[in-house]
Amino acid sequence: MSRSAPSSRSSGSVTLSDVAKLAGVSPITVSRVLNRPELVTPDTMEIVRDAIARTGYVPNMLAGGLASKRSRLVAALFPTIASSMFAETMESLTDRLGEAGYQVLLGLSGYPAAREDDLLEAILSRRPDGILLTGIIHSPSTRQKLLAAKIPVVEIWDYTPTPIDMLVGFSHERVGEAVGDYLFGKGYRRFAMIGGDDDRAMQRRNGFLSSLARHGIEDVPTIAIPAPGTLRTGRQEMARLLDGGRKPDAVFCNSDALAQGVIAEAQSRGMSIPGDVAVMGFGDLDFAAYTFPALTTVRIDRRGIGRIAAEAMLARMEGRNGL
Amino acid sequence: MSRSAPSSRSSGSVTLSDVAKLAGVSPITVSRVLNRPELVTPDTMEIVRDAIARTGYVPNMLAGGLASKRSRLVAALFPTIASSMFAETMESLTDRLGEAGYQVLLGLSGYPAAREDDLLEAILSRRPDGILLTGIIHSPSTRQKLLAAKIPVVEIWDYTPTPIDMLVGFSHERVGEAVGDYLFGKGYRRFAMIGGDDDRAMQRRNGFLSSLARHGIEDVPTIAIPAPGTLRTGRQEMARLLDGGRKPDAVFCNSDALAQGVIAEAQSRGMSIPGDVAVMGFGDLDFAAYTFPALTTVRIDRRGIGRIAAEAMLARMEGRNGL
DNA sequence: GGTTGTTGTGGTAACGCTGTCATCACGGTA
DNA sequence: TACCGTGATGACAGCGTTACCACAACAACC
Repeated sequence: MSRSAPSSRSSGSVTLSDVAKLAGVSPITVSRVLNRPELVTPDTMEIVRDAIARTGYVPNMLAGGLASKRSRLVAALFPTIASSMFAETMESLTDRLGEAGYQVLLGLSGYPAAREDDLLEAILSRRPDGILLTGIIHSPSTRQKLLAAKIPVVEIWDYTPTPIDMLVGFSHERVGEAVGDYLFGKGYRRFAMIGGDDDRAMQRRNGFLSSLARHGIEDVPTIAIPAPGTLRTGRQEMARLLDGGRKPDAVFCNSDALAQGVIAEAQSRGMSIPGDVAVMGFGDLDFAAYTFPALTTVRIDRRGIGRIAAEAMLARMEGRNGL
Repeated sequence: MSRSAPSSRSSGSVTLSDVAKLAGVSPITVSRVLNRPELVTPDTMEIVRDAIARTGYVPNMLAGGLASKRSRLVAALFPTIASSMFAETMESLTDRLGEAGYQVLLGLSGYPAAREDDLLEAILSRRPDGILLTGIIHSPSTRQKLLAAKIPVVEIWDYTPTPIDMLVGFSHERVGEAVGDYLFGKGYRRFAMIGGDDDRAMQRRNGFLSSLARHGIEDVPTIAIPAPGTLRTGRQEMARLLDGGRKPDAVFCNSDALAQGVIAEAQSRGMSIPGDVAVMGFGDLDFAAYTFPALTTVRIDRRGIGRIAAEAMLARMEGRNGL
């Protein structure tokens, strides 16, 4: 029963050649059955398929990627996925790319993106066919590595006129302005803001404040807390605000989790929402409208961003024109 | 300036040999500087490090993995990461494995795990050094593929006396029983349950019902909705329950999102929580205690599961004994 | 001074696959 | 009959790295 002794380095698992031998064809034909079936006659295909099934062959994409220079891997860097903001974007990205035969490697860069550079180095060594980054602020070394890698890059969740390559996002400053205009238009006059301290949160703050300044409102307490904001910190900061003698009639929170905390604190003090104080959230809970009281929030198409980013990247990877 | 023409297949990017040539050493020495620095003299190391920096060399783990049979990749399969339950487990897993030099490939199998088998096939072709699966229910074909792959497998978020390999989780049936006992002990007698229809949710339901049955309570309306449950569906189902003439004094929800929906519906009808109706959640919001009114819930150490799973897998992958 | 480690380095041959080009069989055309 | 084009298959080499073993230099021992 013993076969010719395999090399000492062989893994012992079934290879393309084993399948080829069993099917009575050359290895390259087996490869074509798997990757370019249109080049093979139906008869050959059936024989090979049968041999694959009988051997339990599992392709080795490390070898395939090395030979073809296509890893069919896409890397996605997010600060965190514990917030449903990024988690849903990641999900729709993974779904869409999965349909096209790509898999997604998750990199968590943290807040602030301290590890982004090291992480990128590790990720590039896997030779991904594309990279997705959250945000537009990257270190010079990160930018340089990305350019040197010569692969499609999609930046998401922010806006800049000068992306590295492709961009799917929106302007956080404009969101802040829109919220300021909206709340002012509703008749509110005593504002406060509670938000994270990351780049995008600060941009929303800037937009919010400049909108209010245009309407003649200058004295707006703003609280910056370390990202990511949670219900707990929202509640704490609202307590501090109220204990400090501030009586805002509208609070803009930089995430819906913070907003829920603010509401909880206000309610526990017997304040009515939005009668005594209006609370505005930002984008991370799709069920804001179903809470009681309903939470006004800025709706972001989180899955849409992932889907569009995936399409843009696929277009580029498959030689079409991209975004 | 022109160098000797590279082969038409070469990618043109910097390789280990290029670095070796520049440093005046053999390729294998460069490899050792990167992977086994303890085998190289400080002098050689410095020369090589310098050459690496000057060339901008990025290792190719496809080639390295092929040669060494170690991909330094771990795959993790979750039904979804849009719930903070699995997202946090995924985060702590990624963090811990990242420290040890491994990266994590995310696979989303969906509810129910329809795609698990195909996904696994695609994932195994990347030759991961380990696999993490959510839950203990897998198709025979999945089990067989996992065993054939001969790599460490960790199943999480559930309990069975017969795991495929290693297991980090807890019994959902026992959770259900504990909730039943707890609520009965608090004096509640008219129960209802709203939960997802996935395996684990059903186990919690069974435990809950059998506990109540032991206490002589039989007529418990239970509503199963497609996973994952959301605040919206929780609110809808609570409305149906109340409109149907049921007046439960305690509702066990199979997720905290559902629980929040139930609370919202009750409050919008002027009911007090927990005066008119007590609401019990399950494990996905770590800030349940900070909502108003505070939500009673079953606390699960989501990050702990990821961390322990990572440790167990590392132990096995690095030749230690595992769990 | 010969033998025995020990330490650092290198040569060679894989790892399992695919790009490239060659070959072969076949039918249609001149 | 000779020629050509087309479609299916195969031979060969190479992708960039690491395992394995060999070897040289040097120190330590009796």
